Amino acid sequence: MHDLNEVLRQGHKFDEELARRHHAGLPSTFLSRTGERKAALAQLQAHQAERNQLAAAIGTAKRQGIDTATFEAQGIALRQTVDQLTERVGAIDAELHEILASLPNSLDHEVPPGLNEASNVEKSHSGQIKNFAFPPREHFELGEALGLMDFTTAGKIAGARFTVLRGDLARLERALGQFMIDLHTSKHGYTEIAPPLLVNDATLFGTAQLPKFAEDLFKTTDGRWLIPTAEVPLTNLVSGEIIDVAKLPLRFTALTPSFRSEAGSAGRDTRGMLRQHQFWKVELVSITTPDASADEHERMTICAETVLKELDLPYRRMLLCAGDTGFAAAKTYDLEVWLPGQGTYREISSCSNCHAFQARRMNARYRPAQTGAKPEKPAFVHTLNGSGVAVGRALIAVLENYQNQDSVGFRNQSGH
RNA sequence: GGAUGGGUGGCCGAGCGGUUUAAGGCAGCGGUCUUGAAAACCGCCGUACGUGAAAGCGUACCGUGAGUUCGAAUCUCACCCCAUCCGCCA
Repeated sequence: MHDLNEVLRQGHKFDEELARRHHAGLPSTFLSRTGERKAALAQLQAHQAERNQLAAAIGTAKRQGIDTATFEAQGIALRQTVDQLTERVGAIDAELHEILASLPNSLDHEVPPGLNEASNVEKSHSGQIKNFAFPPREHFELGEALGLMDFTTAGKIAGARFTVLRGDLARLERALGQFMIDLHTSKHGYTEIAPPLLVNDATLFGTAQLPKFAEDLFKTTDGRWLIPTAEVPLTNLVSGEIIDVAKLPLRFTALTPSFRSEAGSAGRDTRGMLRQHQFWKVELVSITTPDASADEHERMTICAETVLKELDLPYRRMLLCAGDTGFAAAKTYDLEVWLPGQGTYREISSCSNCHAFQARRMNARYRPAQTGAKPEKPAFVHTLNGSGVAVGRALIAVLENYQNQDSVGFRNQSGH
């Protein structure tokens, strides 16, 4: 969410910013409506001041036993005016808030132009792509051949886009998740969190899944929502807070399931467990000051990359272009892992710096270090999130990259 | 799900229709005193918006939202959350 005063201050520059995202820009009435609001608010406050004075005068008069009937008649008239103005200001506020809440974040100046993923820029790559002496198979072929990955039974008990894993494959998925979260807590300084997997409207508004992306989510019968990523509860841990600057950065991680309706992706990746309604993911979230967030973004991406390096999986780091960068993000790196079965790179992690965009929606602030006589004003934190990494996709990558002619052989330090 | 009691500034806590501009305390900041510190004393000490060069002035906010009233932290209703007990439950 953008700050109204900042939007007004930037004027045309703000529309140019939105244009980088191929967004139409602010509605033509926006400026005039803010003007109306300002005028109505000034009037409202003047009348409220009058009302407060009148009420105080009536109180004094009553104590002195003076008749207050004419004062009270004035008060009734005043109340009608105040009510009308309150309604008018409230209506304009709601309108402006709705517009502001629907605008995507401004992009970092480093984000390259482009409409879609074709314009993303490779920043680095790592690991050796194996030459197989046989045509490498896709993960679902391997999994089904092993008898440990079962889409038929999953379809029977849940439907499409679910998987039943059995035996060693169920265990391997669990081991991968545990390995990742242990790495981030013991080596990378993240605090493990076990968050709620169901959250309320305000929480999803805070990280900007609501109001625009409700169709991507599952809603419960009591009005809550299943989290589409642990980014949602982890980032909202600091919603409404004013954090002492000495406590920053805060680094949180969690191993949780993620639930996505995949409403817009009918027909895409329908085979296998690449795109599921439910998948495990290790999430990384950092809360920092504005001056530290760019470095934190690099650090976080390296933390995610370390997972792939430890698993010895080939991957590349992509800087997303303007058209591919998500609604809340100012700048995003995707990590794409090599899948020999598909013969292509696929996203396995996405690390974003959201600047103050989510912080403003959540009202999450920090108190800067005091320099003068008075305490500094609270300022919005910067929030960052990244997958470290998607466990289901890591399982796929391990299967495909470690396959042999007639089996799968994989072993890492954790002994699996 | 039922019953009862609660939600007030960074924290504790008073206030239950009009001198509340939210008492008092703790913590924090500035100062006096001191070689320095502590103690004591004095002052400052929430957030947002509007206005102003600034000091300041104004408005809103006492869990959230509606309502009653000339006037609401205070009264009414609904909801949310917390505590305790009962019921149910992994």
